[in-house]
Amino acid sequence: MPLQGRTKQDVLSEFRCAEILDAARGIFARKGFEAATMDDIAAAAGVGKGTLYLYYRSKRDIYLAALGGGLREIRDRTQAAVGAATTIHDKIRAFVLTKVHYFNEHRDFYRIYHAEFGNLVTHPSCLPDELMALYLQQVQQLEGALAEARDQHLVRAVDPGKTAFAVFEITRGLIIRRLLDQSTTGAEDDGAFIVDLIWKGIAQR
Amino acid sequence: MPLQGRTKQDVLSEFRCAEILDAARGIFARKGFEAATMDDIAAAAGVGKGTLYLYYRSKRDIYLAALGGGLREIRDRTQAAVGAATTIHDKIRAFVLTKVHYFNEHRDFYRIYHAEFGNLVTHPSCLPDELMALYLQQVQQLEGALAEARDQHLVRAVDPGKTAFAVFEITRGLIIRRLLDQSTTGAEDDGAFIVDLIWKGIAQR
DNA sequence: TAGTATACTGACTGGTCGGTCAGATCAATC
DNA sequence: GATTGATCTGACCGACCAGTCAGTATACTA
Repeated sequence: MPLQGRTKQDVLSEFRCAEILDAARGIFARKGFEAATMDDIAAAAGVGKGTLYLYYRSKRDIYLAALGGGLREIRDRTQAAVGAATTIHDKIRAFVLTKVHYFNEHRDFYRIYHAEFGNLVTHPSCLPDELMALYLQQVQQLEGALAEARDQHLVRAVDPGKTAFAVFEITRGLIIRRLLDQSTTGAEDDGAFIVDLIWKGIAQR
Repeated sequence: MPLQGRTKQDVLSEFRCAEILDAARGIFARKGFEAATMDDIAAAAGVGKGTLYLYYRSKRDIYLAALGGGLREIRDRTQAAVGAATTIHDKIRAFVLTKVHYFNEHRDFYRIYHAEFGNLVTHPSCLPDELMALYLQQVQQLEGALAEARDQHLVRAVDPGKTAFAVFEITRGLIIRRLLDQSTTGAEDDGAFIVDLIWKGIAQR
């Protein structure tokens, strides 16, 4: 019984948590944090409002869990993809495409992610350090790769921090543009455009 | 008396409106739309809460007025600066620098602007058409200039819409980065970095 | 000075929503 | 079928806040 933890409780608990988070992501994505109500989330999850408080301490708790889960996943995917690529050109490509694809598959999450980090400037300090770190880690790996490439004269002598951030932001921007225009072109094309523009922008010669 | 309108009332009204908008910008910038209260704004403006409703119909009305005023100003400045520049390189430069400077001077406005248009994806339809148009006009002028330059083979055959949006987003990103890091470098340097990166990215050859 | 119009105020209202908790329901065990 | 404990529920509470309006203050006129 204690072989792999208390199955009954744990399995149920995990299932409910996932169910609640999934419902919450949909509601937060559609309405934003403030306008989303606990009644909405409870209804979407198909449970009573009180049940939410058996699994999460507050509305904010649910929100942070929904945000953190996706952040961890995209951080891991990006690290894996960038790590697997060998040349700096392919690393940039991997960075951009991983994001474009992930957000294409998880639009609900993207809306939350975007609303939150879009508002970093407005409300700087209200996120836990762990989530801020996850956010910043996304750019840092690319920054490291760019610094290395610059030192080896594989690219021009650009500021790696600014350049990594620029790639990050163009990617973000084109994802938004697609969501606004309901995408004239495919995700692949947008990715290729960014890689091409940046590569020409930083290449030697 | 009716020579240039009812002076007494109009002058007072205009003064109060400006006073309220100014206070509102500060509050909205610090707290965001939802968390800002009418009591906050009234206190900051040094008037009673009821007075706010003599000049604006609702909280949202104040917010839209604060947003629209700044948007019109930055649209006009950008159009003037880009229009005055002759070469495409200088147009890009004018576009970027106008924004970086304007936002550097009007940080309160930037926070509101950014929170609002950052959230476009999340809440697409809740802005009046006029403000959406103002927002989009910013990019369109640059887009037109880029299309022309491409047709004259002054730059590579890039998609002008995507490229204009990319410039727009990198600019946005670096402004945010400066606000987060409390700016390692000056506004001029950031502007120069963007122009350089993009120019190399789209130049012929 | 009385009368009137204009500008302003802040206590109050109605509605909303996060969070609580007394009790219902279900499952397992004897 | 009775007992117990774990799970779930939704009516309720208190805090909060946009918007209102009866009343005050100020300025202007006769």
